Amino acid sequence: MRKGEQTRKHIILKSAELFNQKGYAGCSMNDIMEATGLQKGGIYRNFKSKDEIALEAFDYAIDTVSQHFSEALHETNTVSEKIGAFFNVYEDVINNPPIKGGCPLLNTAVDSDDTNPQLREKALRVFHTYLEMIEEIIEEGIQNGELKPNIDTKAVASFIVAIFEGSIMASKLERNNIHVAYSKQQILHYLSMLQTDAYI
Amino acid sequence: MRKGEQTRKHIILKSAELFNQKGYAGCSMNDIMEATGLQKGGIYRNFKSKDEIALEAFDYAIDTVSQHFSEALHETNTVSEKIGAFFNVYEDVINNPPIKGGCPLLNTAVDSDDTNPQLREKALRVFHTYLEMIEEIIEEGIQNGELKPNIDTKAVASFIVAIFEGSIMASKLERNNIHVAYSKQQILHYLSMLQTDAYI
DNA sequence: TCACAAAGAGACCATTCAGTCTCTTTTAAT
DNA sequence: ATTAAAAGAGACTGAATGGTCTCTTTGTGA
Repeated sequence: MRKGEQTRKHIILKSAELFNQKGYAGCSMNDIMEATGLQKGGIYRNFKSKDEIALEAFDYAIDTVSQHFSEALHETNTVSEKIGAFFNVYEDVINNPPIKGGCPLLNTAVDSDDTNPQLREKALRVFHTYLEMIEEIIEEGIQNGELKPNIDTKAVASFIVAIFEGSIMASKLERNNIHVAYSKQQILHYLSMLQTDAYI
Repeated sequence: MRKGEQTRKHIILKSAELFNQKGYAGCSMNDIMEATGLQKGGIYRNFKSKDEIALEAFDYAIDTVSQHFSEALHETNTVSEKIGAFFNVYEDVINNPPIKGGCPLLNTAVDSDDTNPQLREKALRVFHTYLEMIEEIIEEGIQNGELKPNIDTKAVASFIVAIFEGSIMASKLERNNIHVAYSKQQILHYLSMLQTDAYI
């Protein structure tokens, strides 16, 4: 790997954490210089603007989280196991988040929805991806007889994503993992009520 | 009312909307000058720093939302009606939010949790207030026989606040009220399953 | 209506901002 | 070891930042 490419990745990695903690406006090029140990020249040789860094950093942050999701989903079978797996990724969001600063979708959505169209667009795509993943899990559960057939898939998927992001917000704010744990427990309880009799 | 006090309130009102949309770092004194139609002198006569404005603006934003909650809760009787009332306040978050920019608790929590200790502290207090409100509603429901007695009150309250904030985030991001509606529908469905037989 | 206090305008300040450019150093292929 | 290209340092720019201060205008109680 070329030296430049290494540096590029290093900048992305460090600034992904920074942007995820401080937001776009709250993170300066100086912050990035400090975090990477590089001067202006080293950074602007690899990126043409702060915007470009932020956009790539968001992609990287999402990739990182997605990898954690993939691993967590390994060898899960039931719908409850799969939904539970998502929460497990953030079960220690305070001390061991998949990426520093918490959930990049949540942070970027709130940060950008009224201010940064490009970032918002990216967050929106990720949101839809997450929705679709959950929808598929639910549909699969219906089809294999695990869940009752009269479920409003889209509504339940939206519900689950909302709970997920909301509980991360709560835990981050209070610096206490309990809210993610509570939400996991409650949504699993809810899902158990949507199971067919054969699965109870 | 003294002229100065009027101006103070005007500044708070306008900057509450700005901070709620753009965040603390994303909102400049220049933005506030434009929004209020005042020059530096007029603003700094009434406030000693941007920080002071932001803190008071947050209080104002929360007060505004709280008033909407109070109104919505008027003449509600059952637990479902009360919880539904909270969601009703944000049912048209896209075109008719209680305050421009969406939920100030959500926005401020995400904006400040890693950056602004004073704002975080304020958001944290509001979060606890909300939790307590929901806990009381649930406990009341248990006591009057509406809800089953074996409910983990704290867990359900945390769950409801998470859903509430998460669904607002989703609707704001997608600019579509449907996610708040979905979450309201689903949480009411869940609550109906926690009702005693007498209430079904 | 007067007089004084309150309110606000806006020039000004140091600092920080994102971004540019040149010149030096490092890398890597030969 | 040589050399050309790639990478990076860091001084510099102009604009924007939060904040100050003085001077003028406006409001208001007597």
